[in-house]
Amino acid sequence: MLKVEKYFEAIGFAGDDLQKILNAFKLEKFKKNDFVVEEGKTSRYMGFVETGMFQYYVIQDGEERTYYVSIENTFFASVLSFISETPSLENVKALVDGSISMISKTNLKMLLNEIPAFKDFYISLLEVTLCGIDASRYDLIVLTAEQRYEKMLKNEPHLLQQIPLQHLASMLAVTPRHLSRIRSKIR
Amino acid sequence: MLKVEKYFEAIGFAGDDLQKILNAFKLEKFKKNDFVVEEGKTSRYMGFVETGMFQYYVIQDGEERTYYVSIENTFFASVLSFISETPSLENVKALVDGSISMISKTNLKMLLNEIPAFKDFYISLLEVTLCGIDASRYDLIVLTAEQRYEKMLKNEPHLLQQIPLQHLASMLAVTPRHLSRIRSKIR
DNA sequence: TTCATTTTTAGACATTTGTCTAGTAGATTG
DNA sequence: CAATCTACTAGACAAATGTCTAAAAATGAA
Repeated sequence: MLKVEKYFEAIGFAGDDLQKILNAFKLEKFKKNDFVVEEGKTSRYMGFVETGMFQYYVIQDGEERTYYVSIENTFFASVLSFISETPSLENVKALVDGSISMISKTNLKMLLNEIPAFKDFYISLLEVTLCGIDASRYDLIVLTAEQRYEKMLKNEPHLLQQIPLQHLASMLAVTPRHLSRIRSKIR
Repeated sequence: MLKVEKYFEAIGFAGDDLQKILNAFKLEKFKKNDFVVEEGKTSRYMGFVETGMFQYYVIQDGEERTYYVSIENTFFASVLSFISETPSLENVKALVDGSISMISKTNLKMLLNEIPAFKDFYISLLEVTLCGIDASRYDLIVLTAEQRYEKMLKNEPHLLQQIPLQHLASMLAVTPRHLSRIRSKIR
């Protein structure tokens, strides 16, 4: 059973509505380093991560600058591109083998029109996402790199176990060299 | 005529619906330095800025760290507090005399339930806000302070004319001292 | 206008963070 | 197993940014 199904069941969808929702999603598999979204191309899908981890990044001066990682049981989207239907500024690729239940913008709109409760779900998804990004932006302005690292250590320990430190470093807006310093200081 | 009325007219509301929407808002006036939201108190209102500018900030080590400024003709909200109904982490205060058309969360819910098109408006407000915050977060991670300043110079010149540099500095996540350096370098 | 207050700039120095480089340890592959 | 690759750490130095302070410039009030 797909995780996306469990998710929609858990928030109260059932019967025909649930079936219609699940039909709108299509499972897609990715090998490590496969691209989900490529810079410059408009991303017409969002999705629900079934397995694996997906790294959002841009290439700058030849280096990857990661600024987000999607993990299992969360929604995935290249927000700006998907919502505003403009070419993506970022790449998204699989950090390990994984799979995403993908839904096209067309299907999303269809569900929004046909299932009233789906609109409420979408509103709350947007609200939760908004809070998350807002909090993260707040941290970037208000906290030091060391405080951000400690917060990640406390709130998202799974990231530290699974994601290469070099990627976490750019999520914290520091270099790998500096993250190493922060870690040795805390130890 | 209030700007909030023009706004809702412009996006296609009219007649009874428009009237119901406008009745849900209540104009509130603020003197310079008045608080709209206080840290620690749950913010149960969002609003539409009619006049003035409103600064979002936290106090840290005795200093104000600004991370956003709302201006005329845009929506205002202490996002996290309003959406999740938790005590606000931030203060919002009037930078100059101004006014906001305020709507309570209760009234917002009422409009969402009673006017189908209002739900679509709210979805698109959330989407636009999400894109804005996402882009801003992207900039904080990917751009240097100097690049962020130049972008502000280009995209939001009104801020530079109206908002004290000390506040812009913290929005750019640098000290006033450093912003001064950036400015003198560009000159 | 004059005085007081706030805002902005900038010098001098300290601290933080980045760059470049190299080395080690662990994983992966043939 | 050896060979290679990748991730992580860290030294040495450079650049960016912060702290503290003072003075000039702009703003507001009497």
